[in-house]
Amino acid sequence: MAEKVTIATVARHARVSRQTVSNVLNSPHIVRQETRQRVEDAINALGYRANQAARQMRTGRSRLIAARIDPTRDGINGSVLDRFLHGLTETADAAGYRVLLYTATDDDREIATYGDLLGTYELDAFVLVGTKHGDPRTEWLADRDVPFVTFGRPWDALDAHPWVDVDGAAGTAQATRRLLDAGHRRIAFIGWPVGSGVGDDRRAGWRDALRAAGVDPTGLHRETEDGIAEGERLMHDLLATVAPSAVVCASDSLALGALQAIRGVDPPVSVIGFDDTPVAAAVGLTSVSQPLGEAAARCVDLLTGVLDGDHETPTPVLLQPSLALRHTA
Amino acid sequence: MAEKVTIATVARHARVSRQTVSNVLNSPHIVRQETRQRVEDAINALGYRANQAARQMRTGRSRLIAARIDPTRDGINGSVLDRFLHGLTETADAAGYRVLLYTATDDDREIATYGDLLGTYELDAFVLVGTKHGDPRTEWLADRDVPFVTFGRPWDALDAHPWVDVDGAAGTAQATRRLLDAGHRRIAFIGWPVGSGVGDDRRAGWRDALRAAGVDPTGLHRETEDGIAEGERLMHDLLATVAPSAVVCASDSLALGALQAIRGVDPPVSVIGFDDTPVAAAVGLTSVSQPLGEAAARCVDLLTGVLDGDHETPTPVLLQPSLALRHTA
DNA sequence: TCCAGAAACTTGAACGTTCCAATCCTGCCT
DNA sequence: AGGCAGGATTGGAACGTTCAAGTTTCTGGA
Repeated sequence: MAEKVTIATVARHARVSRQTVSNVLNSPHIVRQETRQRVEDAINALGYRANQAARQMRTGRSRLIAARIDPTRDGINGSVLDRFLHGLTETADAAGYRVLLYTATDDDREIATYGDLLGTYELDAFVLVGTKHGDPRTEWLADRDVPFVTFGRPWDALDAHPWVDVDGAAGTAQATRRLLDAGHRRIAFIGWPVGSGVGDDRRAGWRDALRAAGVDPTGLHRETEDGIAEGERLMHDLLATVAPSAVVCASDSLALGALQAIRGVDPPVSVIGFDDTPVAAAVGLTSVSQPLGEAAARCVDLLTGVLDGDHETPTPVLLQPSLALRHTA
Repeated sequence: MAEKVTIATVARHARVSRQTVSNVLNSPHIVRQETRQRVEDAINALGYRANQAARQMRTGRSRLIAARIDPTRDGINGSVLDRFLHGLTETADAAGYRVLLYTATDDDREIATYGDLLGTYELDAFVLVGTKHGDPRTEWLADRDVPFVTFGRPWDALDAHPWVDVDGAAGTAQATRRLLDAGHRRIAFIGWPVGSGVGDDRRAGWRDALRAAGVDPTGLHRETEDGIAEGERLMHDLLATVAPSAVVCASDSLALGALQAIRGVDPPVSVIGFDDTPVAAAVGLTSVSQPLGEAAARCVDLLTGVLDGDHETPTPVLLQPSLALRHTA
């Protein structure tokens, strides 16, 4: 039975003290080159790995980051979270952190979970995906000086915390310009009800791009809750009223509905969705693609910046989306 | 500045020793009712939470379970993992465990990650999703007596470890019987190449259901790699050769391809997919639905069984899928 | 009333690491 | 040669918990 390899084992093997081994690990520069080499050899020979629990007891840092996994909402847009989490895990790993999952059914429970995770596991930071107007979660975390980032900018201008987001307006603007370039003039927009930050942002991109091209957007947009059926309904409405030759949608779900509504219409109506979900790839829907891996990486960057010393408040990051061109536009 | 609340704080407050507090937490039955009440009151009053790192140092148990998050493969079937992970997080939480994510690009790296996670974080167990023929990962874990479960039965009969799986054959059989009941006789099958355990299993369910109904399945099946384009290609082939009136597919991707191939065919060909992905729900595809939440829950059950005492090898679990009826069949 | 035995509770010690303060070198200056 | 500064290294203590082995308190039977 192999003895457990601790820092003491390494120390004995390299004929130095425990503290010197610890120094090789944490502040290599203060150890003489020759000694350091000897210790590193011992570490490799013995396959030593620093015990995180013991380390945590002294330092109070767990090198753990919490991220929430949702109960897959309507589904289509769910895979966004999936890809984001993967990116998070990958980048965090490279930075020496690990990702811990949690779920919650409402804000109160989520906050209770924060308390539990912080108290029991001493989590270092939280990553929140999507925040809403007057979010109690960010407030709770900020009040307690718990490091966190949000993927999604804060829609209340009130409190400024580190965030990473994708420029949705730039995405819909790009989509709209592509349609304009293709000769379209009557370009409609199907989006979410006014008041949702993300929805307003995406609509603004479409509107501004039209205006910049000298096209009046009045009457060309419709709003609804997300969903395929809703997208189909509103597209029928648009066809019957303003007869657009193209449409930009705030989500792939809406776009998919629109696609069903225009089946058989001639000349074909161009459709562009948002999020570049697997479904879009599957049905050949052109869609605005968010750089999710990049977004996750920047989240980790911001957090490690805060955690590993940098005392300055980190700068928010706004990433540019791209257009995944397929055959619907 | 509030002092950190430790077991000693609680002990002082309840006028008992540290150990008694510890006993209230871990073996309440050996503490006198009145004392226990006093301690519990103190715990609540102070908002005490046991520090996991310290606990781990003594017990060697981290109450952490590792699960892998994949770089979202083709996409459509990706959301299966998503839902499974959510279920895992939820059930693990209820059992007092937390889920830690990791990624890896190949088996060697994955095994290296196991070593790291075990050495550094002292993980309690692993959950593997999908194992292949002669999987080096299960072997490595078994050799070191690391507790683990696989979601997906072991296809090598060799070593028996705890597993949870969904009875794919039962799913395709159920789908096939539904089509038979609807009067279909020429029911085709589009699946994966022979040799993939999961694929063979799903094909067997279709074949056996046909035979049981006195229908000869010969010539009615096609095999290919997963993917929409492939599904479309093979469906065209089937239409041109055996002209089936219905088809059962091994995945929603294949089924989606089949749907595209039959567009306009009259009378309409019935299609049933597998996995009940968001895409299936979106396009109204009838599909075999795996009880993913249940599967995750049973994985946790098996693990906690092994971890919390039960010395008997736990029984594998085979769950029954159901049919999500929509309008393609 | 006393005592044995069980139940209830307490007290050091230990888990593996890092912090802190102290000691030991080494080379340089006088 | 002696003293000294500064780098390199060391040993004790502490983080918060549970284990193991104690000590005290209670219970009931003679």
